[in-house]
Amino acid sequence: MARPRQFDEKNAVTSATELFWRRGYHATSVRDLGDELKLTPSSLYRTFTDKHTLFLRALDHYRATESAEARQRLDAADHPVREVLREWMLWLVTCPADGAPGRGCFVVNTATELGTTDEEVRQRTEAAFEVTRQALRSVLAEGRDRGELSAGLDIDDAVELLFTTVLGLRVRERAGHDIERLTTAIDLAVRALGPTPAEPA
Amino acid sequence: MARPRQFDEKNAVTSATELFWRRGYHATSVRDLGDELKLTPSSLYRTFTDKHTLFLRALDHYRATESAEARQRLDAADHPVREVLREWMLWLVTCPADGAPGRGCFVVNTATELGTTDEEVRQRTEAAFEVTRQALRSVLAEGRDRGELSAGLDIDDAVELLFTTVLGLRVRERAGHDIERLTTAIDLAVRALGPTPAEPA
DNA sequence: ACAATTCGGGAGCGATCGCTCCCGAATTGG
DNA sequence: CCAATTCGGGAGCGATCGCTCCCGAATTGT
Repeated sequence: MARPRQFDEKNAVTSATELFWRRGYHATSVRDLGDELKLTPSSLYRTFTDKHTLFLRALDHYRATESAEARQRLDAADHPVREVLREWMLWLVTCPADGAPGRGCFVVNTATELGTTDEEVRQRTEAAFEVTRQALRSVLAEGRDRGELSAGLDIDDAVELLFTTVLGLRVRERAGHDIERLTTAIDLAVRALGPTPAEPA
Repeated sequence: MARPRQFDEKNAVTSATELFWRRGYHATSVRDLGDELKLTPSSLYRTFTDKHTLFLRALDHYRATESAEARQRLDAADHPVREVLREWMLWLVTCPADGAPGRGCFVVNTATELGTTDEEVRQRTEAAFEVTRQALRSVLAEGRDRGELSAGLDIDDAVELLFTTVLGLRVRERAGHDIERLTTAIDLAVRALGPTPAEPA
């Protein structure tokens, strides 16, 4: 029973996410955010409490959009596991480059900038990491069940390697490394899953 | 022909490096540095010009000490390649944990925090990366020449995978991930180099 | 002894930081 | 219509930012 907002809160969070994503937490000032979101300080603080809370909202928004899309792209595919993984990792290192190369992954950037000092942030980055690992795990399990991977392959082990590789790829995209070199790393990581088992007669 | 410094410039750079390493560039204030290095602002600016220049000095110091030690540990060893690589990567994820866990790698932290925005910083992080890749390359070449690696293995390709894995490991150490999981990733990365060639008769 | 020079220390510069408060305007339910 | 409530906008809070300047003290070559 009062005056409604004149701005879209979701759009604001989206803009804030992009800003935090590119510049990081400490390098992004509240005034920068205000300019980008076209919000006066009073509206910003009334809506989002403070900078830190807005940052958490941005992290949650990123997980709900970018991270969620990554998980979907990995789950949905019903092609051979190796192809799926290869295409997926290639997408990981090219998707942030669309229009804004060198952004890397917001979660990775945040994890390295803030480390484990901020517990609320740590929980979110860790949850995002766990989602990725779980997605890798299910895709590998599916591949093993379809006979595309050796039955002797320890899936949890393979997840650790692939996940670690993904983090490395994200850092390298942020650092502006050539896509060709990243592709090389991706191909070799996929090949590390071992040979395709021979078809039983 | 004037009064000499009463502080050790090298010690100051070392302290500055540790501070920048743990907190990052933007989260470290000149006053924090002054307190840690026991330097008044005037001495600090007279000696190091400004914060940005001191940061570059810190990066150079890190490369000359930590990065150089990493390169040495990889070069010097004359054990089997796989063992060398495994022990080396294990050291990479445990060495920063000595007394100060969760520091990760100063170069990686810097690369992700500042991206490619700061050209002077970018050149230094890229140079550090290239040193690591070169060290990996020579170790792999040595292993191949000793017949420990398949002659069919493309060394440049393997370097890309190992290097990417190393960056991922550094991120995960910073994020506080268990050493056991990192060890798993390391073992699988080494195994990705392929089987040891059969001894020719 | 003597200038010359750089030192450590501290006050404090303008700018920006995260954030608060107050305002008149707008939109609500009764 | 009216009180209630929240809005957008802007001034400005105290604190801290990166940095500068000035000082007397200390160490130099001559």
